[in-house]
Amino acid sequence: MKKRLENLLHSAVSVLKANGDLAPDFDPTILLERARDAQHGDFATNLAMTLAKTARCNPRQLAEKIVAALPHDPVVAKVEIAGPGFINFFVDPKARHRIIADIHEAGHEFGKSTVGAGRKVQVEFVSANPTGPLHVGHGRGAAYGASVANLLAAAGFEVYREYYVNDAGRQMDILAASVWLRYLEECGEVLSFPSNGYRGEYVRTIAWDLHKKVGEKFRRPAAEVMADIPPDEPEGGDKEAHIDALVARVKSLLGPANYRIVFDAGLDSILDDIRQDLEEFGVHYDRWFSERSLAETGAIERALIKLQEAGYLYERDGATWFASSRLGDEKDRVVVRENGQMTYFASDIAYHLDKLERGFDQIINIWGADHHGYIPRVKAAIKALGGDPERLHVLLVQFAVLYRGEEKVQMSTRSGEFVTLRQLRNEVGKDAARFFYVMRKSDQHMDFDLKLATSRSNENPVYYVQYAHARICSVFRQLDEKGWTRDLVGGMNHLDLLTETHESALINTLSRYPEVVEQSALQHEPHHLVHYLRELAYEFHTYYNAHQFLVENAALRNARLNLIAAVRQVVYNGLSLLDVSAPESM
RNA sequence: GCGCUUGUAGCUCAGCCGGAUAGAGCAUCGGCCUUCUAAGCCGAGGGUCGCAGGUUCGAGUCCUGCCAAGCGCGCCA
Repeated sequence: MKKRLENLLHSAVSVLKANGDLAPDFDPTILLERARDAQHGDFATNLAMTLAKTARCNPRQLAEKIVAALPHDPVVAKVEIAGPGFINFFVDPKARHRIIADIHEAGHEFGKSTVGAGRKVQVEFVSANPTGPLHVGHGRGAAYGASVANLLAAAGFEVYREYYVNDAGRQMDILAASVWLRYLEECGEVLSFPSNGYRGEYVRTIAWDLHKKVGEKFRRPAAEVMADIPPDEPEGGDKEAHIDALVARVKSLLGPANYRIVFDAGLDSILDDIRQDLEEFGVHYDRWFSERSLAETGAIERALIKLQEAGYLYERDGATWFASSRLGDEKDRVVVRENGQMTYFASDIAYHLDKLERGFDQIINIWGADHHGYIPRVKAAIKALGGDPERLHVLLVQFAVLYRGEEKVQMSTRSGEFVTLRQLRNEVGKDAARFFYVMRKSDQHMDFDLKLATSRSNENPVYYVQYAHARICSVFRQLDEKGWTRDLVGGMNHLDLLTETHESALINTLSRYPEVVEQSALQHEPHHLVHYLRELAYEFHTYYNAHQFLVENAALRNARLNLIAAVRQVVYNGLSLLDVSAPESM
């Protein structure tokens, strides 16, 4: 409908050009908006006002010329010029009612579009280090990323969902060391656990499992483990030096093969937990991309060679640097450290080279907002590798600030003091958590009050939307109980009986759904869909209270049933995009 | 100090590419269940859109400055 009216305006502009009212080479962008006020019709455009200056004529006169030049179309009931020069369109009721049949015919497909034109887009999200369970901060990225991916798929993109597994690097070594130290405790050794180690209970569980599996095979005397290790922070030392020395000690005492077993015990256990956690959260991936594989297949070296060949690498102070400052970054970045180790950034360059080579039209990275300083260097890397940095879209997610009532909850993965995503799901449920997370714009700070979300979950707005769905299902159950049968065709033939204000409003809102999906997808902003669903639910509830659906008049009854069936379908489709269930009864 | 982001009702937040009288939820107050589920509906109060300039037919929206908050500025990840 919107596109149809836009086309009418385009032809009107062509007519004005031919008449000499507008410069022939001038190509205006036509903006047609939904009217905010029913008095202003269904759609409005400010075209006359934006063109007034170039056309050297006052907006209202120009508006009259545009209206006069509009081709006739039966869907347009009336066109009005209002205010300073708005052109308001009133759509013919019959044409408006058509949406109900459209929704019925399209079913689950209603709202999908082809704007994406099958372009390949990769969405990488969550990608939390597998050093512990996901916490509520990751939950927001998971909910947001999954919803954006769903929306893009609905908008006709070919979507690849990917999780980048940071299964290499110092943090993972610290995890392995933590597992081993807990294992030694399990064996009966007495030692002080490093302040910078992973102290969470899950590490003990992993150690316990490991002990059960391998027995005392990896046991070494505590004295041997701790010999000549620099003191930890509580003893007046440096906690980083302490933990690094411990990691080195673990590696030397166990040897590469056994170290890998301990390392993998931690990695596999945590990664399995994360996978299951996300599955239960309705978040599915096409691929789990291993960082370690980049080193093992030589992909990192290959990426560095490409940078070298492009002339962007140099040596300084014993390290290898990437000259990212020549490509928009504020300073150059180390890719190979003085000690020969690759930095995290080196892996990331290789990963993005891989993404480029896989031929994605769009690469979407969803990161925590604290990583925003990282964007210029990744864009620089893409440029240096010969890719187009415009293809990379980094979407930032602010971590939710947790509160218990008035009290702010401090979180730290290392200390093990955090609320996990699993706890949140258990307490508020998947649906409420998914909905709550994407209610707000992702790059905004969000206050997440656990007390409110857990103890008073009935107030969560997700129930409001779900209730609309359940109520409609209930109406159809009542229909059966009354012994009536729904007459679909008869209802469609009598849609003109839907003349109540509530009905017009609902029909109008239903017709907006495809636009909302498209906008939410292209702007990567699922919260628009959430707001839309709340509005649709509101309009249904208020209609429900104002009018009876199961009336004696069969024509009216079936018309209304078709309307609410359409509402049910759209609520269902919208919630599906958020991976929120649409219950048939509550 | 520099960079990025944000500042809208008591609280949490929307506000489309600059458009018509700035919205919602929660909270507060007052109503509505013998009638399709009251997890609902109807109504009321509540605003210097951080502050000050600028751009123009028109600014919550764009620009500049200031104030405030968050994040980032490692051979960490």
